[in-house]
Amino acid sequence: MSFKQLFSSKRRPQVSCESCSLGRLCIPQGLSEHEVELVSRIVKTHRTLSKGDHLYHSGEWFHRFLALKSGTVKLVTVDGSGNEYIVDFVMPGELLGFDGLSGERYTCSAIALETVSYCELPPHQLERLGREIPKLSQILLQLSGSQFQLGIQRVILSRRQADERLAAFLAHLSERYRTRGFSPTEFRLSMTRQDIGNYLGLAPETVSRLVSQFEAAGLIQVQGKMVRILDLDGLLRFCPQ
Amino acid sequence: MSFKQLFSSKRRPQVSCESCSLGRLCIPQGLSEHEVELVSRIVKTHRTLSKGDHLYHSGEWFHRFLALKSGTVKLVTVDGSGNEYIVDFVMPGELLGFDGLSGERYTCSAIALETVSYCELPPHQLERLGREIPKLSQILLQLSGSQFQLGIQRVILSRRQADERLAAFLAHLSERYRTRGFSPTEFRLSMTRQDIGNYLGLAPETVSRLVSQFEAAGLIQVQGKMVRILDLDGLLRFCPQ
DNA sequence: CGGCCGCTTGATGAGTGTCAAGCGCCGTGG
DNA sequence: CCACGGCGCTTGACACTCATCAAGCGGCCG
Repeated sequence: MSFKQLFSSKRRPQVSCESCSLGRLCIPQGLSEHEVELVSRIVKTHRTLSKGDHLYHSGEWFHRFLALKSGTVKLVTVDGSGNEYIVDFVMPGELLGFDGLSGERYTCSAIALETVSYCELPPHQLERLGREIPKLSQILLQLSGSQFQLGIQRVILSRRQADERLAAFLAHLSERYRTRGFSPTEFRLSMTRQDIGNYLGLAPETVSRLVSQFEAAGLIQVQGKMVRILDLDGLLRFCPQ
Repeated sequence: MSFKQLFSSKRRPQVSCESCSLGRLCIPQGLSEHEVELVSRIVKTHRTLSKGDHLYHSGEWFHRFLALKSGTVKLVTVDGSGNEYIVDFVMPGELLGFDGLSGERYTCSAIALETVSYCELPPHQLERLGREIPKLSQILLQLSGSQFQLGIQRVILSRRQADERLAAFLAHLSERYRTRGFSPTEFRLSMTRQDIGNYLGLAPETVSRLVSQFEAAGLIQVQGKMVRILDLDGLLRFCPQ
């Protein structure tokens, strides 16, 4: 641990969930003020990492949940042949670590796509606190259930045509930015075309072609990583459901 | 409720988890005898349904977990256009209802593929009991985490070639029958080729062709729904990882 | 300013979906 | 018990989507 980190943890011995703007997305949703304070006490100092850094590694012992405060993270798993599979992109207010829940170790690596900051939640203390705050166990179970829902959405998506997948991906991103108070029509893609392709089960070339195609159709406007959505309804018309 | 069911629930006011042969697969894993008894008390009379019956419907209120005792169930979700997507096949000892966890309603329908019997677990009582038995909350969270793992496995599978997918599917089935004390080399497929195709993201024709291909290669032997695995290692050589 | 990596666009082919037709098994009803 | 009907399964022919290979461009970071 660097001197700077020591210093910082001395000045900020605990993170305040009460003042965190992401409360309603993160764990505190539905907890009373007092309960949030109790949770706040077991949250470890929040850290910062740079693009490309690992928040945790696949195979490492599952020893913490992470609550993302800023930046974007990709969740990657690797098969025996070394092929990488992007399982999810994680945005501020969302929890990381569910891939460690079923066994003793993480099955994915969490990698920062840009500078990220996050809080740490030790599962054992969370569990212990859950006995005092039943609602907390419930929230945790519910969040875990949402991960299952995401899996179902992926199943549906993986059966659709390439253009529908990309449209749904962009619409989903837009929606997530909106709920976080950012512009839903203009944002930066923090992942590469290859990452998008990997996530959607498409070759990066296909993603590139479709982006150009959407642009030609007047649905979006693209300059490198910046995206402007011109016709969200048009995009949504592509999407399943 | 029929007279027969009334009668049966009188003779068997509660199901005994203690005597259930699936204990080590189901919830009781890792609980003490006394704890299992407490769980046993909130388990509702176990029911029986026939092929094609719904254990629960998509959109229905999430009011119970189900523990499958015998038979096979398919978990199906439907998109806005009416397309069906098989999310999972559930085997004895496994829990159903995780798709209701994140919201208030089930997002899938659970449909019996053959005669099934199952137990019912009210989530509220399970939750309440979780305060007395912390280990129970932990197990539930862990089981929910396993669902996430299954999702990851599906992601990996969906990126592989058709033959690898089918090989992995058969090998997985074999493994699951083995852990349940059935023959891992000879079993009946309780789902149609169409169901398998839907689950694997393949056309039923493709499944049929691959089955024939595997048979020609001497890996399996098939007669309608009955499968005999002749060369499990050969099948596993197809599988990712 | 230079090099590298990521992005774009084109040409081609493989894998698998789709359409079509025939078979056979199973359950039903006469 | 047998005949019939239907549905699920199999196999073939063809089309189409998308991956792959290849080459050139451009932006970002060192």
